Amino acid sequence: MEKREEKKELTRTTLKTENFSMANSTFITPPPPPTTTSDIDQMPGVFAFSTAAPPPPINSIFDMIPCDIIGGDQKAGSLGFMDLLDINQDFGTAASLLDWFAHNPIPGSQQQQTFVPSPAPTLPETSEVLNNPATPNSSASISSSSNEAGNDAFQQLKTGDQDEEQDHDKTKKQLKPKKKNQKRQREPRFAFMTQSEVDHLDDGYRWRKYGQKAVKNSPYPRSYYRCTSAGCGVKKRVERSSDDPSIVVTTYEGQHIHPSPITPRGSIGILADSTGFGAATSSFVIPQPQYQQQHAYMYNSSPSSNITTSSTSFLPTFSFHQSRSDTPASLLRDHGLLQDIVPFKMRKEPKEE
DNA sequence: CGCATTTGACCGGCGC
DNA sequence: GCGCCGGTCAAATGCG
Repeated sequence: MEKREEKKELTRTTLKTENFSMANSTFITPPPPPTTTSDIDQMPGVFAFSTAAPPPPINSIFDMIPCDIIGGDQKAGSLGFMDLLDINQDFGTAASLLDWFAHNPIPGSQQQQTFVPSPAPTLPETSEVLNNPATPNSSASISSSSNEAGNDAFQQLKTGDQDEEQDHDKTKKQLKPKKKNQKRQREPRFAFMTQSEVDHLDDGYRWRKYGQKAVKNSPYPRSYYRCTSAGCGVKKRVERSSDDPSIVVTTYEGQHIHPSPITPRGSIGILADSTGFGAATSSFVIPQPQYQQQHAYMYNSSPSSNITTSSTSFLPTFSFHQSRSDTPASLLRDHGLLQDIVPFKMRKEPKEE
């Protein structure tokens, strides 16, 4: 009873995102990571893009948070971010992560990711990917983690997990007697942090908000969205960091089974292949719709900071163009990108608090 | 009127 | 077993 009341109270906590002023669109300084440098080094799948690109336009929808914030997942932990960051995987290196990526199309997304599939060492069990989409001046990091779902989740994803998903949705209240001892398998997730004034970033897909919950230890609520496309069970969670309100953590779950309703203009390598794999290009997709453009700028030396803040552009994409057969990491290295991609924290920079 | 959002209630997993 | 909590449902409400 009283508990209920309490809950209600919590649930009622509302966030007025609109209150965040554009004025403070400065690049943030991520909270100190909880891990040691070496920890980070071993952190499966955490790597960052760091570029010397010019600062992003103030009016860009958001600024990506530097990867080291990932180390600060602690705070995110309160946001359920730990969950998101289950980084206890055995991604020993960024390379393995890349390999992993190459073998595991991440949920959703029409964007193209030109990673080269290579013999995957140890496939991460599942797929929680944390990524800080990069912006011109920011860095991006991706982390991955696992849970019991393991590869199965991916298998599902590639095959018929939609069914599962739908089934899941439908059975919820009506036919709740779901397989009891079968743990609900989590969809692969992909998350990233961004610095933004708005919570719900437009990524080119249509989302319907279906819930909002107060987050423990955080004054900010978490919003739940579902892709409105019929049959597409992709979900998205959006929450604001309690430590730094300017940081928005977006988590995608699932894989879009349809192209983005909003096609980014002139997109660089946009793939309509919903499977996530461009057969001919060995590319795979990461659920990050428009961000690609920004990223492209990064490597384009074309300081066209015309990153539209409009609803159609934001999600980052890592444009790693490589030939094939080498490990992504080495390729990156070969192409002189590694330093850009696995810069600071990931590489043994002494970390201080 | 149709669609999106809000929000209280409900459910299931998990830790104690 | 109980309580907490994350996640979801669905009725009510808002909006174009």
